[in-house]
Amino acid sequence: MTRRTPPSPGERTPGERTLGDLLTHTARTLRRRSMSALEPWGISPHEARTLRVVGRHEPTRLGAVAEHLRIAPRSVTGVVDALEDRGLVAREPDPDDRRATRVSLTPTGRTALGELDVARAADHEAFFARLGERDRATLARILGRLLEDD
Amino acid sequence: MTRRTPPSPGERTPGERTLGDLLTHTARTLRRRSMSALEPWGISPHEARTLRVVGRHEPTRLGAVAEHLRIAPRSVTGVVDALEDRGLVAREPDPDDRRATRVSLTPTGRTALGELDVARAADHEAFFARLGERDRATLARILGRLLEDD
DNA sequence: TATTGTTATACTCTATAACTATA
DNA sequence: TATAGTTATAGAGTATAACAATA
Repeated sequence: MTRRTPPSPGERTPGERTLGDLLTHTARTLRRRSMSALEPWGISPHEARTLRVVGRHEPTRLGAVAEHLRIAPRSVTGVVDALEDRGLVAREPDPDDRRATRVSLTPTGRTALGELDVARAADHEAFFARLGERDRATLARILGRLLEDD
Repeated sequence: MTRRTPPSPGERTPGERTLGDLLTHTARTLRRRSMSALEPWGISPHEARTLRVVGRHEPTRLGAVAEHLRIAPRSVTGVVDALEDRGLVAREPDPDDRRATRVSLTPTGRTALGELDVARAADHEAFFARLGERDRATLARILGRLLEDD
């Protein structure tokens, strides 16, 4: 039987959409916004995210980047390649383990990261503006909860 | 409001992650879960979502499906093709407008949708379980707010 | 002229598996 | 044997632009 339960106070979601749909659509809307916001730099949201992770942990192993981004090692190769092609990050051999590779920001990458952070902050500000401080904090708490034992 | 400090570039949320990162990661986690949950049916989350939209509005024009899913018309063609190939939906000419095409569920599609709804409900229940009724409602409210004038 | 949907094309993000070079 | 990263390959999801048929 199709789900046609009358709107119960706790469960009703606006627009006949499930929590999952809402989450999916919100994330996609954000991604689209970010793509536009990042257009001047010719960089994708995923690449920008990776640049931030590298900047926060440099010099860092590729495997560590994968963990921070929660993506497969294979996927790191691609995005780091893209960033390296643009001269934003550089690979170097890990002195402690010759199997491993470390990545760091280049001077260009550091400059770009600074600019991107400003742009991202502005864009997030615009997107999350309507929420107000309190709802933002609540949203962060709830999402953090959902990711807890990731 | 006394709180006027603007979120500085690089605003951080718990775990060194921005609200945007949290949203992105949560949505991706859910998508991965859904992919696994839907595996027995050989159907993707996107396809399942489309099937639900069709089921809720059938018979409905392809353009309307695009609006409900908030995707480009071009993208509807692909996903409806996939569903039609599996015999879950059927295209038919719109009697009122010969440019338009309508889609409806097939009997097979209707059965599948019922099963999928149960599976989805179970999976969402598992994913959102740790939140509790109140946080779920709050999350729905906040996300709904972010999508408001979409 | 405007709208409906399709074809053609391409980009972003992600995964698994097999391989290499180390450890 | 196990780990770090790569190559090879694949698939999901989305977009723009040009077009044909119809309004």
